[in-house]
Amino acid sequence: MSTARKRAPSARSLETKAKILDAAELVFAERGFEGAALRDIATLAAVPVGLVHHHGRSKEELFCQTVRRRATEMAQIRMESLARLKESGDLTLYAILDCFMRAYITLAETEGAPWRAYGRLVAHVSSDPRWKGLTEECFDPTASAYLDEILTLYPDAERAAAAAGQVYSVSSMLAHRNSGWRIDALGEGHQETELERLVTFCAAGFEAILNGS
Amino acid sequence: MSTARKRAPSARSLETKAKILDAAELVFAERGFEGAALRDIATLAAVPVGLVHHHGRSKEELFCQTVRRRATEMAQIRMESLARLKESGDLTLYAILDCFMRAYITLAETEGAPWRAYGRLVAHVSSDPRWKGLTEECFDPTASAYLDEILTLYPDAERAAAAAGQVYSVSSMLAHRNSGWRIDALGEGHQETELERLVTFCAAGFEAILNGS
DNA sequence: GTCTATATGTAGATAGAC
DNA sequence: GTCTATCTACATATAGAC
Repeated sequence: MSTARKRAPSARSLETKAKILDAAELVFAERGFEGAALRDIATLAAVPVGLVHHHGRSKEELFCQTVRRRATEMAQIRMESLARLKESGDLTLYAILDCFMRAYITLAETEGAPWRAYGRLVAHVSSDPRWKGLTEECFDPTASAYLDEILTLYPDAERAAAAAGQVYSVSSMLAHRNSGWRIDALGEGHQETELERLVTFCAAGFEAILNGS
Repeated sequence: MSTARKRAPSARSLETKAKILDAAELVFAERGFEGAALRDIATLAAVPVGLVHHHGRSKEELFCQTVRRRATEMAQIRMESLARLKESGDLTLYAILDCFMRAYITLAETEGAPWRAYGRLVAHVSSDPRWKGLTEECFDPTASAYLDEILTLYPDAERAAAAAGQVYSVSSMLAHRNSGWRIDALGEGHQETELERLVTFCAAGFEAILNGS
């Protein structure tokens, strides 16, 4: 068939492609899809512009690939965390949300720029209906798995209520990572924004709407 | 002085400027700052491109003016609502958050496109540090006033904790308005996303972190 | 204030040599 | 796969007639 893959790419090629994706995620995260220029990505990756087109196929494709690469890894980590939590038997709403959030926040706080950029990338993706397809592909499976677990704990709750709680929680988590400057400005001080506080907020809010539905 | 204002603009001029701002808020909301083209704004407003430059001075200035126009009105409404609430004497955390959120959600649900666009505009502004100055000017005074009221109810709470709650709450409110498609997708159904549910979530979460701090 | 014409820069994409 | 050169389109901004 004509759909057969070409022969495996060389090590050099893979390395170049990785460099391009590394640069792309920083630039896309910083400036958004429209604001990012392929030329800046090429410069940061220290490759000619042509190569960015060659590996990315198009700006839109490159953006999707960039998100997909991290999202795949993130989803895997989150599913493993959830599996471990289920084995531990400590299934509470707080524990499930903590599991979901800690998986990312830990990476962002310890693994440096790439994962910090990913948070902003996700914020761009999930605030623009343009990326609806990408969202469904990258985020929905994991979100649904966690949602199911929560609904098991609250069998009388409506799924729609839980879905709202999930979306509010994720947006709070993104604000926690991406809008620390807002919290500092309003709070008149600098703080290690604590993960516990975020999870406490979301768990209490979540429980309130699950019981009330 | 050379800072003296020129003579008052004609009625025609004010009308044109309003048309331009009306168009600008829709285009900026839809496509973000970078993605919006002054040409599209001009087309939508049915004026030549040159006029957009004349009234806006620059793309960045035009963006700020667009946000400022609605933000000023929003801030006034929110401050009046808060004053009325204080007179009523029914000062609870839930009532304060309901007051803050209902002020906007009502406009978005009853006043059509412009106020719905404003929600997305605010999301763009508060997710990009580039607009830090604009944020401080347009949103911080109102946010602080509500924050003070909440801290009066919880005198032992840290201001930093309340600031975090405020930021989480606002981001949840923006998600409520702007990411309804996400809630629908995860909830597998269409719903009148209810304001009560949002306020319940935020009030419960807020209280949990205020008591715990 | 209004509008036309144009200046200037830069974007994404492509063709083709190596 | 890699890289250079170039095509085409459209962006913001300005100068100047009305």
